[in-house]
Amino acid sequence: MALTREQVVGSAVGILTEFGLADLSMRRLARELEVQVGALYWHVKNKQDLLVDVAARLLGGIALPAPTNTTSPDEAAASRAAIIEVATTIRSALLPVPDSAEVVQLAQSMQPAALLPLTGLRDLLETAGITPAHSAWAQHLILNHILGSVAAGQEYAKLAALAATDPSIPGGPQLGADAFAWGLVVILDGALPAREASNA
Amino acid sequence: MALTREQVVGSAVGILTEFGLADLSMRRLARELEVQVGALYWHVKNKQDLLVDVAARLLGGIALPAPTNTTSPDEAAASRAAIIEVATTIRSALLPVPDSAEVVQLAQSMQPAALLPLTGLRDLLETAGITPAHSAWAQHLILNHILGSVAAGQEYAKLAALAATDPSIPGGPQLGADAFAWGLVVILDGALPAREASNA
DNA sequence: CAATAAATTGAACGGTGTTCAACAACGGTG
DNA sequence: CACCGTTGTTGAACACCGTTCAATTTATTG
Repeated sequence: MALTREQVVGSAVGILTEFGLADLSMRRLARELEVQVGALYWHVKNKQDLLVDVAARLLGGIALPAPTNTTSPDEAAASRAAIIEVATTIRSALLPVPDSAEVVQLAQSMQPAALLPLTGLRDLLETAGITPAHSAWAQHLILNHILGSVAAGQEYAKLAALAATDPSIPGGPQLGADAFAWGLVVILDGALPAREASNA
Repeated sequence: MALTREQVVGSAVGILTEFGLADLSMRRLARELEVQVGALYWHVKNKQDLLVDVAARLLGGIALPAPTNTTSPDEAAASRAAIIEVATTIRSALLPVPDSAEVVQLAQSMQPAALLPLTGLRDLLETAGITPAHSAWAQHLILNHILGSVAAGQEYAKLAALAATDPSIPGGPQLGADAFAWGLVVILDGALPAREASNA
């Protein structure tokens, strides 16, 4: 049976999850699939192209609440909660995959359309009351917060794992879920129109 | 005259600024300095070590307002303005240097102490009224916003330069400045105690 | 001047992404 | 069945990369 692009991407996700981005080389990937390197380049244009698909698969399994068109106060409040839930879900999905923040950032800069859950986030922001002119900015703000939090969490995990063998390494304070939630609330409080906000 | 670490770092900054991170290899750096590759490793432990210094130099020329200890309402307001100014200055310093966001992020994860302006930012946040428990989180939030904005702006510049066949629009960075300022205000509005807030 | 320390060389090691002619397997058609 | 074009794979090569290290030069100090 011939190799599939899905198999290539799946194997890449596996190596990334288990060993990190440094070990995700085309040769390593080929060895994993019991194939020569050149065969991969029939299914994939280049490594960046592959990583875009890897990022898309990392974010692919995230469920998005269906957006509503009417903007009532109740809808806005519900959307606010949905935003927090989606952002937290994305963070949780990326956290166990080493270097996932790097991969997602690369994919997002190369093919923004490939990351569907993020455009859904933007829809949620608009139903929550943000003007369309600002929703894209807010989406980027939240995404940067997510990726920063993921990267920091993985860096902490790496140092903690390294400190297990070498006790000389201090290991800074964990920037964990509480810091992430705090930042999310800060962004939403600052970006969403308060009850009596006068200016647009 | 013998080579200096400062010369090595300076040349690295030059290559990064002019050609980007992809072209900043140890061999390229050695050629630039008219030296063999091995010589670099007498002045620098490895490439990451070098990049930390590169990031430090990129942020090194940023002036920091002297923090004050007393926390009066006027001081808080002044600090708020100072935060915006420092953040904007950092962004402006990084924007013209390709891949600078990547380099700073790497340096910050490897040696947080090497990036002095950022700790100064944290001091400003505390004098602006943020509790010490939250100031580190807010600092990360702002830094992620800065680096995200820089990366996005450079990606846009790259695409604009790639569309050289079209004499359409040359001015690009201005567009990102609005989004950056907006995000900064959002973060500060959400993180700093509002004017009418009753609880501390 | 001699001896010691500071730098630099030149070459190698094992890796990387990417390309490409040649070759094998397959599906459909005459 | 035999042919053929498409699809897929091989094996080898190209041009790089970061890093190490014995040998060697250069500079400084006693």
